[in-house]
Amino acid sequence: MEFKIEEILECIYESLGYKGYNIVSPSSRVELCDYQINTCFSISKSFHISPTVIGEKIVNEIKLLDNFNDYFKSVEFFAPGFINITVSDKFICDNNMLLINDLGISKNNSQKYFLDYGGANVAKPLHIGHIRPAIIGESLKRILKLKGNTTISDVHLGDYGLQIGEVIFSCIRDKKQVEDITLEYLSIVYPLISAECKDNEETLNVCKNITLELQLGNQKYQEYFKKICDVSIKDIKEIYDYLGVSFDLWLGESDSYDVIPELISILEGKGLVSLSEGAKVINIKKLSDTKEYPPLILQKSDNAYLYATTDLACVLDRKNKYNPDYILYVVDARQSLHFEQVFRVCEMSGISKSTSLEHIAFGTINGLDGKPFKTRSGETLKLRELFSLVREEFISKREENKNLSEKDLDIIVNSIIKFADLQNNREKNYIFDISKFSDVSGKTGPYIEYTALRIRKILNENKPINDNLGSFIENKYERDLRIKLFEFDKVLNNAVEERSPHFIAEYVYNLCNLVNSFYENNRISTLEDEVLKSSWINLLALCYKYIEVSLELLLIDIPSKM
RNA sequence: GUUCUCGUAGCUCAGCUGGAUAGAGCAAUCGCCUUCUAAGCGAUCGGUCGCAAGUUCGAAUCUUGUCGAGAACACCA
Repeated sequence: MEFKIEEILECIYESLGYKGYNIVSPSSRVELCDYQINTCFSISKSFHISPTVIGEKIVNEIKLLDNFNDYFKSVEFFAPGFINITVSDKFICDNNMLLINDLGISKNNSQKYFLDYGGANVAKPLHIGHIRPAIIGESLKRILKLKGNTTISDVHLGDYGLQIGEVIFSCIRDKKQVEDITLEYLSIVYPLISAECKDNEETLNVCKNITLELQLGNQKYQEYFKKICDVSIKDIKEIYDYLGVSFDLWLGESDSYDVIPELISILEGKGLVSLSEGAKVINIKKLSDTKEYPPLILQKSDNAYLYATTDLACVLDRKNKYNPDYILYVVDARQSLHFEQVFRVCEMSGISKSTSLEHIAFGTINGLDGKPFKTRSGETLKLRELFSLVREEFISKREENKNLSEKDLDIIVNSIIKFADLQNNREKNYIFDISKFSDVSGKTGPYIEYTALRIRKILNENKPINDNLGSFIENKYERDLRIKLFEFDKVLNNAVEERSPHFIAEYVYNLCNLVNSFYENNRISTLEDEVLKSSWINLLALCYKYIEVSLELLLIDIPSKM
């Protein structure tokens, strides 16, 4: 909508010689106006004229426009330098088509994004720490697609590091045959061996050696490795399915191993690799650095490869196979140094040339004490446990909830968890409060779903016949709603630029709030004016679409009833 | 120790590239169901944006300092 107003004002700015200052912003004082102009101050600075003089001059020119009343209800100057714009109802109605056609979404980008957002570890079941990358990554993927980009997603399993060596060691020590390995066994054994290795250096060394042997292709270890992956991936897939999170590629660290020789020859060819304490390292310091950067370790002194090596090889592989414009790594903020190291080596060696690498960092999930979340018994909460906790809590809220179908319950549980998470700014840590997560009133997933169901009921009883929104506006509830719909594309742009879905969550909540106000104050069923009735039904049908599309971006479905 | 991130209402969080009187939800108090789902709508209460300087017409937002919390810092991922 802002750009429509800018179009109208362009000739004025041009004639006054203020080209480039024609910027219309959303209103920060909704009770005063719909839109505002704040650029009088910057014009003032450049031209050394008082902002009041400039503002009044612009306002006067706007008022002289031939079709002023078609566009504006009022345009006022406010000291010391604001211009407040209230658009006319006619202008809103004249631009209906903007809303109806593709919900006003401009497909203004068409780039290729590669998203890396799984990071599941095959040695252990998915737990609370895996929820953010999954839903933030999936949400970003959907947002980018809606704006016209192409996306490729990769789960990038953690499948070839020390943790696998540790699990294989346990299997052999427990005399487990390959075919006897089960999910239950894996979930018990990993915490045990992981703890043991922290205390017992001897065991740790054996595990490290198994990891190295595995990487070198040891037949027996490979068999264990494959079985562990099979068992684990089946479970991981089930959980991602439950969350509605999907991937185009199910690759892991192990898939990058074939590329490592090519990687090393490129890096050595550029003269970047040096030996330090027996390990092959790359010095990533720059002259402009103000802080210390440890070198990236390419190959350990025992010849095994590390996380950084596979990540580098992986960049090379993705470049070769897909050549994306961007690679987004949706990974915990605590790994920012790791990515800084990897990205620097990519830049120094040129292997990422013309592809932007971005670490889409997110904060950790903490408990009520502000420390990383643990269950009461001090363990990490598994995702399946989270789902059932929330489900039980939701059912306990109301007697009738027991009668909901399994499918609807799953949809609602998903909405509770996802909306609670995605409404936060992704970069910050946040406190995981199970009672907050399960809350169903206020700013929550169920609130949005409830709103959608209220509208759906009306639409089922009054089928919209056409798209027409009507060429007049009856009251402020209708007006507020219509203005809100124009905002959607801008919200999407923000979400893309900031790589953060919380803009969408904020928007759909506010939209639902307006829809509920409209609902409470405008009763459609008893309306006698058929023209108005039809117009309102169409408006609600349109709002439903906006809610549906927004929710889809947040990986939330609408249940059949609540 | 060095570096990075964060500090906004009792609690949990928004605040878009510096704009006008800093916004939501929860909690608390109150009002609204013979009428399309009250998991709703409306109202009240609640703030020295950690603190102190600086930049400028204007700072929660930018800079510096300071206090507090968290995280990362060479062969784990």
